Amino acid sequence: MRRTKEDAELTRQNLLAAAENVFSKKGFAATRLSDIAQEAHVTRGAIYHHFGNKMELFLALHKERVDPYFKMLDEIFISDLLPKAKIKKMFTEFLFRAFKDLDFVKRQRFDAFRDVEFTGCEELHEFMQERGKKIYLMLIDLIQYGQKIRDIRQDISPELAAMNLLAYMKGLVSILFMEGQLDLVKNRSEELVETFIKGF
Amino acid sequence: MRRTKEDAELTRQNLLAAAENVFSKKGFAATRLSDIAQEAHVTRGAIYHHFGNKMELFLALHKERVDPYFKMLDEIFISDLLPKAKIKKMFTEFLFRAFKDLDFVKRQRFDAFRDVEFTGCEELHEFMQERGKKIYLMLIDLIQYGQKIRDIRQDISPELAAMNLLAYMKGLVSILFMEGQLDLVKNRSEELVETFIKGF
DNA sequence: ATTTACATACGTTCATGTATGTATATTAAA
DNA sequence: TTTAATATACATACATGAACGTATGTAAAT
Repeated sequence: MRRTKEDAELTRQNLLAAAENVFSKKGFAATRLSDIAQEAHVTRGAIYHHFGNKMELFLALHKERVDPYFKMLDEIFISDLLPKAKIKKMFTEFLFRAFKDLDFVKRQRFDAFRDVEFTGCEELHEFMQERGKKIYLMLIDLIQYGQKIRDIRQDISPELAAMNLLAYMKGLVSILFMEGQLDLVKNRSEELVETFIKGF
Repeated sequence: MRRTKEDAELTRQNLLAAAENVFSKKGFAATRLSDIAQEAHVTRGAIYHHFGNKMELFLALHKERVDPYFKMLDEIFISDLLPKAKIKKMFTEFLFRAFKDLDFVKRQRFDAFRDVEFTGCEELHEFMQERGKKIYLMLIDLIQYGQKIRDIRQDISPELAAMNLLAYMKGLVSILFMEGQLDLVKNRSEELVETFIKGF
C-alpha cells in the first residue's frame, strides 16, 4: 500500500531516527538492518527503498546529523567577536547543542579508552578528515590572530593549542555521557568551557 | 602436532598481537577470527583453544594492554610530587608511553566525531567504567589538595576541572593519530601538556 | 496508466562455535 | 630408564544461523 509523499518522508525520518539509536548503541558493524526496520515499524524493504544499503543509510544519517554542528562553527568563525570569545562561543554552543541534541551525542557515549570502530567507508573517512582539518586550521587562525592583537597569551604554540582544543572538544563529548557523569555537567557548558579556557 | 609449553605461549602472544592489529583496524564486530588466525599463522582452532571465543580474546587483549597504563597512573598518584606536578606527570608519561607503544594507541586512531563501537560486553563496560571513575576521583583529590596548599588556582571547580582533564586525555589520544597530525605532536608530549596545563 | 512505497520471499554468503582428529609433550608406572 | 597413559596444542571438518542484498509482488498515489 503506497503512502503519500509526506508519509514517505515521515518513514524516512523514522528510519533515520531508528538508525541513529541502533548505530549509536551497537556501532556500524554490529547493527542489523532488521533492528532498525523494527524500531521504525517498517521492514527492511523500506530501508533499501530509501537508502539503497546499510552504508548509504549510515552516510545519510551521519551527514544529516553532523552537518548542523559544523555550520554553526562556521558561522561563529565569521562573526565579529574577538578570537578568544569566538573559541569560547564555539565550545559553549557546541556543548549546548550537544546537550539539547542528545541523540547525536549518544553516539559518542563510549567509555574512556574503551573501543573503537572503523566503518571501512573511505568516503566518510575522508569527509570527516577534511572537516577535522578545517576546524584545526580555523582554530590556528583564531589563535594566531588573537595573539597578534594581544587577545590571547603569547607563550603558546598555536598549533599545539589548536590541537589541544580539538582534543578537548572531542574528549569532552565522549566523556560527558558516561553513566552518572552526565548530570554533573549538563547545562553547565559555560562553566565547563570557562574552566578549560583559562589556559589562554 | 603438539608444541611445547613455550611454543604455546608464543602462539598465544602472536594471537594477541594479531588480534590487536585487526581489532584496532576493524573494530570488534567487523573483525573475523579467521583474519586474526591468519595473521598469527595459525588456524581459528588455536584461538578457541587459547581463549575460548571472540569476546574472551578481546577481553584478554584489552586487560593485558591497558593495565600497565593504569598502574603507571597509580604509581604517580602515590608519589610525593606536588599535585600539579603529579597531574602534569601523569599526562606527560601517559602520552610518552602512548607514543612509544603505538600498538595500543592505534586502537584509538579514529577521526574526530567519526564512529564508535560498543562491544556489548558488560564485563568490559563495567571494568572500564570503574577505572574511569577511579581516575576521575584521583584527579579531584589531587586538585582539591592542590587548592588547599595553594599549588593550584582556587577559582575552578575540582569536579569540572577533573572532568576536563579526563576529556582532554581521552580526546588527545583519539586525535593525535589522525593521519598527518601525528608528526606534529610526536615526542612533544611535554610541550603539549604544558600548553594545556597552563589553565591551572 | 504508470510510478511509487513499501512488504514478502528467496538465495547466497559467511562467520561462529563445536565436534572431532592427531601428533606430540608430559607424566606416571614399571 | 623405558614404556605406557594421558593431557595438550592445535588443525580440520561440520552444522547452524544470521544478515545482506535482490527479486518480485502489490496497493495506492500521481
